[in-house]
Amino acid sequence: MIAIGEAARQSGVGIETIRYYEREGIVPRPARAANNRRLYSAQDVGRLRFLKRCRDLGFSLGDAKALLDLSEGGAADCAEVSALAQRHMDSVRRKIAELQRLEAALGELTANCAEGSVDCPMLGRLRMA
Amino acid sequence: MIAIGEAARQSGVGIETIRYYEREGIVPRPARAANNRRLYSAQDVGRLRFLKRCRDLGFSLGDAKALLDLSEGGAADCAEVSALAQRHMDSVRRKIAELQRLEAALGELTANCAEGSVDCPMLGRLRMA
DNA sequence: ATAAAACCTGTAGCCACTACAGGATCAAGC
DNA sequence: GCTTGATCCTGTAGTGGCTACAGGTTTTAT
Repeated sequence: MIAIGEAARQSGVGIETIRYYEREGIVPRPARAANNRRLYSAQDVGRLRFLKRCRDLGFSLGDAKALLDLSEGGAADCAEVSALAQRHMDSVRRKIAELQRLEAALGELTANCAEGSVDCPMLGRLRMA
Repeated sequence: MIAIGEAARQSGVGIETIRYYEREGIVPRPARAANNRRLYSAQDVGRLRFLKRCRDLGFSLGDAKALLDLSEGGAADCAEVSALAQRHMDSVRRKIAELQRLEAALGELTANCAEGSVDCPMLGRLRMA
């Protein structure tokens, strides 16, 4: 059993974030030492690492918790997992498309905006009626 | 001079958002009618539309305000504008790259996760030590 | 003995809105 | 004149997912 700082180091999840996950019920309350300090088992650290990986993959905290629950709940229902992953993949693709649209629009807007023209063409176009 | 609802319609900025911009000092306080209702001029609406366009291009509200100030401040300093736009473009490109990395990682993770396997391979990999 | 590090609880701040609650006023139809 | 519904007002709280204190206790190292 290790203290919260060591659990943070081993899982990659920040100390304050671990306490936040506990408050929010994302992870179960850990054991406590006689001095009231939190004590984490290897399983606790595993959960935190799992959550970190989900967050790094861009899953919402809610989805991350759902995946963790699926992972812990005996029958790892692959269909449910891949449906969740598929929805997330779709949203990632939509975001990419949206950002590429933005990139193109920004490129167009700044195209003539290189030299020290007195009336900036980008501002002009943003002002257009 | 028009009421806030009409200003919202003409600019595309929501009513609550307009009041929020006013509270935050993004736009100047508009005129008021005798009954204390806000009254917007064509210039006010133009400002809101300008801000809407900046936000739609993904600029932060702070950057949008900076662009608006540059636009209003006589000498439209093109260099400053394009520096701001360039920084934003860079951040958009970084976000695209990051999301494409995510997309690839998600694809790999769910590759073997199609059939009703008892032990979901995606969860397995998320659990890996 | 003392200093620094680590821990505790609880609260507030970040961004850019959005959604109320609870009230005042206005416009249109009868 | 009266009712109904739309619009407006102020002020506050909630969203996601942390992050950063403040102000305290305890542990660890010198």
